[in-house]
Amino acid sequence: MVKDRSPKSRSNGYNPSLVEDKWYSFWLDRGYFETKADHSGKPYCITIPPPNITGSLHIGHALNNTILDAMTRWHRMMGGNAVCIPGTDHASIATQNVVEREIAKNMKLSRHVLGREKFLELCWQWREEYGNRILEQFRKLGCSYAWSRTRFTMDEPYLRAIGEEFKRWWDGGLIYRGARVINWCPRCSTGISDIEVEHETRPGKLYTIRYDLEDGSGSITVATTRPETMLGDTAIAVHPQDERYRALIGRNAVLPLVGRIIPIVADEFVDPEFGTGAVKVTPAHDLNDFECGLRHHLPQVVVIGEDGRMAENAGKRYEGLDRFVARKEVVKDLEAGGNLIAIEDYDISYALCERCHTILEPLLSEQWFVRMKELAGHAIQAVREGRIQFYPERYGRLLVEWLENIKDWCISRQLWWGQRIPIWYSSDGRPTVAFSEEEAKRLLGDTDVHQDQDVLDTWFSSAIWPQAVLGWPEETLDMKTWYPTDLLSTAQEILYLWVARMIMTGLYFCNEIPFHDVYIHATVLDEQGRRMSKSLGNGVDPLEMVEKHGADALRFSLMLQSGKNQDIRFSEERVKLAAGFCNKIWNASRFVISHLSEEPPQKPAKSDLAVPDRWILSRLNRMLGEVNANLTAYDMDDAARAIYQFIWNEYCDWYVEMAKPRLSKDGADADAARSTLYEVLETVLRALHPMMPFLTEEIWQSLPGHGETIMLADYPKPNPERFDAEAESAMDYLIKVTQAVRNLRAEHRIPASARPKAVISFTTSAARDRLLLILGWVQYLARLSELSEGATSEAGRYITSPITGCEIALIISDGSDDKVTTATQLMEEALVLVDEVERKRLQAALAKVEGDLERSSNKLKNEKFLEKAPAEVVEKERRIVGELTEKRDSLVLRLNSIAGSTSPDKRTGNL
RNA sequence: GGGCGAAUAGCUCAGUGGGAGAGCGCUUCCCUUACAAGGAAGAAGUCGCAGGUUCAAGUCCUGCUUCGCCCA
Repeated sequence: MVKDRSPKSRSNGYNPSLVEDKWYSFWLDRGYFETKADHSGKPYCITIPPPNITGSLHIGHALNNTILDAMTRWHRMMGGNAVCIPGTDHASIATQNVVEREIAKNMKLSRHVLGREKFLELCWQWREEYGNRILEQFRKLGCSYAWSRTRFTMDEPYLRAIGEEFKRWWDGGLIYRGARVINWCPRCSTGISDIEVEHETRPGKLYTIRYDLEDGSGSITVATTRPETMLGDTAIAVHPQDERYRALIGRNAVLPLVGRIIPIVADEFVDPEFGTGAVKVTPAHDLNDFECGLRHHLPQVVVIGEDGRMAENAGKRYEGLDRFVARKEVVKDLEAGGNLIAIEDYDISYALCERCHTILEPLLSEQWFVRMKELAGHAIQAVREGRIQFYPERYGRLLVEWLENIKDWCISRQLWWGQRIPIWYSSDGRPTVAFSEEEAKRLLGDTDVHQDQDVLDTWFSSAIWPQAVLGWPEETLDMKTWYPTDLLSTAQEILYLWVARMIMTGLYFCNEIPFHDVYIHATVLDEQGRRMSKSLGNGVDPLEMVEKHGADALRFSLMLQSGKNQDIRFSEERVKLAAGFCNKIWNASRFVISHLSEEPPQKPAKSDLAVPDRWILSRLNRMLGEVNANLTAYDMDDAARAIYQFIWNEYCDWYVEMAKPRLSKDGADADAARSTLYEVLETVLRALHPMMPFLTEEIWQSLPGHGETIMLADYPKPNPERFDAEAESAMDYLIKVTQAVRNLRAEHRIPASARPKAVISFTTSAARDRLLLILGWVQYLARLSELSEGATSEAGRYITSPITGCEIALIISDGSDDKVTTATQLMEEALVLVDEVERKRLQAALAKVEGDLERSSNKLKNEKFLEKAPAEVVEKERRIVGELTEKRDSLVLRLNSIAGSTSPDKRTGNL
């Protein structure tokens, strides 16, 4: 027969691209995503991490926003006044980089030539054009966000909030200006904060340099990876306990190439193990050296400028050279002067700019800072007291450790795009906070005022995100209703950068934590376990996944993988798996719907429910219990798995199959099956909706008697009245027996079309009672022509399988005339083969049973086990031994009977 | 350098103290009218290594190895 591969037979698959946009527009048009603070219902609020306006959707966004949307939809369905507020972040440095590149390319201009005002105009233009791209992409994922509330960190109300933030911290004495060594990016021409720095180890060189003592009595050698900075050295430091150098402390050395006289100081920051144990100290170009310099009141000599070239203080010989060119020159000159002792290979840990990967220059510079100690203290307290819960828990501990060692926060950036620091100076340099030139003049009592050139760190604005999007600093109804918000979900590396700061601002400005729960999702890596990056080109485009497999499949596969681990290895195979699941649900639904009329089926009387009905309803409600508990604990993977297994392995594999013969008849039993098929499907769709919004809406809307939208239907809760231990026990047993028969059939290669007779005999009355409730089903599920209860030994020629509590035998021939009665049409020789297969099979089974039996009986022989193990464990072990013994005896008996029934010469020619 | 995570079937991963699991892949059989993007059955694991705790360890403790992430 020619296999039918025509489109007709394959047109039954689920096609997400035909339904997703339709339902998204439907939801949007009906305003289901929006709500108001004064609506009844328990308030539930999420503010999404605002994506960078230069960004486009990556797989990490997809994961996080799937989680956020699922939680929002779940709470909305539970009747909560749930809102998820979206928005975008202006991303100073990233946006400025993008626009600068663009004007360099299109206009061949630098921003400096263009001027600040014109440049900002172009930034705004860029933002208007591209800034909401990523939010559009969230819609493709199905995110049910309150778009009318969308915020941008530079829109008017937000700027006011940031001004308030700055003013209150200024008034509270938390903002100060100071000279510090900061991370300077020569390419971006700005300082950046510690947490925008990337570290990378690369091979480099370690140079050993000799500095002669001033009095000519000897020398001291130091090791450095950056010889060019020696031009800015103002001391040499050794460890105070280091015997080798004790005599030199307090004496002076001569700086080679420069001739400056510098002291040898003792400082505990020196690691005696590193290099020679003596280090050069360059306070203007190294953070440790800077702090050492403060302790010893050393001069700070800046020898590298903001452009990464050697500065005036480096001397005429080097001024204007790039820092890496200068390194070569300095080394050459040191060598010529005989001061270079050695060059060795050495792995150097470089600090790189997160944005452009330029090697950062630690540079002494005037910056604005926020004092962190007090703010961090309150945050630590809030986390320690459990007022904020972390999922997974370990991140709370990590955050506290970080907060305990926090440094002051450098908030000024030498950029143009961003919120300009609201500090104004009088002509004699006195600063004040003001929000207009007029205000500044009034406050400073001066007519000649000017504003600080710098802008604020982007994180300064996002630090107030949860309260600012709710209307703070106004005392809005939104604030009263939804603050503190409920969930903040983000990536691991954002924990310090953002989460910590939101907690600090929330506590300081609102006197209250900003959110109850923090969920840190796993980092999505590629299939080889590498971080996805543009340079590696190993990123996965979520929109491509949506196009190929559907948003529901992508969402569900991400949920399935979102465990408590730190990372996820993303593979498209898993999205395919989820797409297969969508298809399974789709087809099961088609089957169910095809058996329904226009009206939803009437609920049957309880007495009309058959055991399979009672079983699936019991399993459904237990599953719902699990799913609700899992979602509460943010165990989204467990929730997804529970639904997957229920639908596929219980509802589809067993319940739907068993419903088929019932539906072919009329009457109360068919009605019960129809009604149960419907009830379970309708319920499970609601349970699944937060994870798979589109598919569930599409199917739900085609069920008879459906409501307005599944989005606003009740989220199903477990009903303990449906729990039915008796039905579960009977079904479990039925499944076991059925599988045993199917196994027999497969191993003996009995064709699928054959319908052998079978005999079952019970070894315990409990087992009999258990299975008798649904014994008839074995015949249907295992494709038997007849199933009777009786002694297998009287059944003629048969093959058999012992199961706990019973033994079931398939009749191969009726025994009277050796005539084969099954469709296998076995001949005499074939019967011998049957015995051979049977013997092998039974022997393998016996070996396993004997192994298990030995292990279990050894346990029971162990007195300590009997003494110390809990009674129920011992009891269980006894039961196991009983069952195994029974199985073993049955197997032995059966093996002996085969041996007796077949004469050796018939079996093989050799014997 | 500090911290954290992972190591279980060929691959990707569940499994937090009591008879080793799933999906994919593989083997055999099946187009039986919801689904071949499917169904049935099967093979496949000294649970990274070494100690320890316990009546009992994939699971808890210690050390080690390898890979990775975050932070410096």
